[in-house]
Amino acid sequence: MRSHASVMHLDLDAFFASVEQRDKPSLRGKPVVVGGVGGRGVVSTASYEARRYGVRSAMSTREARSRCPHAAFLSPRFHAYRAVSDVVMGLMRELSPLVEPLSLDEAFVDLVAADLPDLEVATVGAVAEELRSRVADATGGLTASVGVGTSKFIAKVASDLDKPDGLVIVPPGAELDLLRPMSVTIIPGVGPATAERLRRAGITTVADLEAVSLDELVRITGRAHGAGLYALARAQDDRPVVPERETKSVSVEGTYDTDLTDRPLMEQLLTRQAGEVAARLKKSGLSGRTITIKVRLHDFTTLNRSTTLPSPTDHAGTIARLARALFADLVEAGDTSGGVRLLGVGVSGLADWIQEDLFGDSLEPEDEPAPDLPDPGLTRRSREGWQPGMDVVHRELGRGWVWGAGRGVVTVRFETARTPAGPVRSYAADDPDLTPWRPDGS
DNA sequence: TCTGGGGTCCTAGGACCC
DNA sequence: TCTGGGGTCCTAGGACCC
Repeated sequence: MRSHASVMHLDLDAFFASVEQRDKPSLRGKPVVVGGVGGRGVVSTASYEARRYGVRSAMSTREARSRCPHAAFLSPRFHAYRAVSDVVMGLMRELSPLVEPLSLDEAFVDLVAADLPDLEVATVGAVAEELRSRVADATGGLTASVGVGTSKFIAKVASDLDKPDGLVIVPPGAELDLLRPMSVTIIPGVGPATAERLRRAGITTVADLEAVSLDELVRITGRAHGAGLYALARAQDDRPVVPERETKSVSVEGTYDTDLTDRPLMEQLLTRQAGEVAARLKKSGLSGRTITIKVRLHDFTTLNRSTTLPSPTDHAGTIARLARALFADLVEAGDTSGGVRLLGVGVSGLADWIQEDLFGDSLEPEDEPAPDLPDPGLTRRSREGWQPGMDVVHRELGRGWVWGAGRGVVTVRFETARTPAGPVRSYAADDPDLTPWRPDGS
């Protein structure tokens, strides 16, 4: 905890809905609900007019419609929100280089890195009001709620105290008086499950939490969580404002209006999602080793299956093939027989380099249909361009595909084994028995 | 016809290595 | 014949956040 209130948290009020009302004057003053409009959609943001009818974020759109049938129900327009967000983040960066966005509509600003005469409450208060006013000017009237305190935790709690269009500064030393009467759910990381466990232990307020020993908290909530709660209950929070964070995973998923049972269709959907993931990886210059599929069944049971390659990939064909193989395992185990409501594909274990960089020249055509048809004009040197997913033929063992490649070694899985977990064989990258497979048999 | 989509972090168990 | 630890990687599931 700092000696001055120098961490600011800014939160744009009812952000998606406010942008819609700004862009469509006929919606101003009326209930607006932004979210999924399909049969299984949920609410992303409700305008304050809609909240009066009990419409909330994360509520099913079906329920929102029944609570507020006359609201305007809109699909999100992310490009518009991103543009507004960029403007607001830019205004904060003019204040301080240390800006940590949490989402399109929220960020922390470290005022220690701002060019201010001092960090007294009056000074940071004036700065915060100035920022709020600039946000409104630059965005066509959007309002922001701002909190300032001695830590991220306090700043975030403060920004929530006077929503919408509010400013709350918690002076140094006032933190515990503020927190103690509040529900434990004010603490980031305390969701429904943790709150229920704490409640069963008789802990409902921050004051209750403060009275519990570290050992007891660890027993109730686990090691990492317990330590975090113990500190936050005492307003101890030294987390820095971090402007850049590394992406850890990239994923695409979709929930379908009716449960799916048609396997070829599901494979097609996974293949398409793999292509979207690959495109996003490439756009970011990323590649990853672990491919994960997510399958949510008709009863909302969620299954994840993953497999890890020896080297990273950003190839649509490779990701798709592995996703389908993982899915095949679930289908063959009978897990999907009751129908599937959601399918997803993700890549994690990201590296900020791609396979091509390791070997110099790449043989792969830029992308789809990718691994199935490598350039026929291979030279010995360029054969180090083996890519995971590429089809190959071994002189004796027949057709297989490249599981991993790197450091002069290529690992091959043969067609007889269908699941990614099965055995593979490794060869020197220039092993003459191994050649790329071509559909004409040449 | 309750329950999105994009993420992050944690836990626990097993494999494997030293 | 009994029986270590620690560390790392991988997989699966779950909680949580906006």
